[in-house]
Amino acid sequence: MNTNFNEIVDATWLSRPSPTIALELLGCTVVRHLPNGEQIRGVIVETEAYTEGDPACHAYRKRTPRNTVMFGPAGMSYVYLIYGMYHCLNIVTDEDGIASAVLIRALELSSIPEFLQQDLNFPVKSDRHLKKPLKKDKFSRLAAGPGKLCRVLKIDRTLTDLPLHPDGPLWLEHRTPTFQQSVNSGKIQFVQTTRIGITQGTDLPWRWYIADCPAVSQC
DNA sequence: ATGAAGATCGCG
DNA sequence: GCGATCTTCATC
Repeated sequence: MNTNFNEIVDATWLSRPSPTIALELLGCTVVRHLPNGEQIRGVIVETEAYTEGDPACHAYRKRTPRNTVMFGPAGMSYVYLIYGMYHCLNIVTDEDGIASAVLIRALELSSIPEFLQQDLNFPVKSDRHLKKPLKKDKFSRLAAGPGKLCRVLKIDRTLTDLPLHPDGPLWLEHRTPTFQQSVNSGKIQFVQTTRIGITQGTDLPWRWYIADCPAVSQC
């Protein structure tokens, strides 16, 4: 019996250091359950880790209203607004009291969301999640970037500080056996590099992505 | 109160 | 390279 398929990622599994989780989340699936019942799924292909003692971490200085969820137990969502117009999705990691999280930087969408099938241009005024219209784009690049994936999955700050569980609007599923076999055989390879888009902590090699994946940001 | 900076993105 | 756009946080 295959008990590993579609296994839910739980808080215990996430209660380890963020660099470890950032690597192991590659190949896992983000599932977004919309209020209308629609489900959007995407495989994680790029991540970054942030943690204690890391000058690029939002929790580096002190605990504030925005970053407080990072100080709590693993398995929670941390969503913030960046540059006044984009949202970023993070997964809170490590033990309670250790401020850390993994930024989800890119997804390979499993299917074209219904609202994108209608028209690859978003209905700007009717969708409050979209500050700007999404231009027509190659399907594989629709969620290639932390801001872009939140647009497609309709993730905003109302989804921060939520437990990642199938009862809610957002959760994670483990790698499929097929994916893991490809990793074991070397067919799928992971690349570790320094993080991007930051001005401090640029020397820490805490960015990971799947090699030769068109959905990874910054090709 | 005030202002500067920011884990982005797409255009030119 | 730059502008859009606005919250957050440090400092005044």
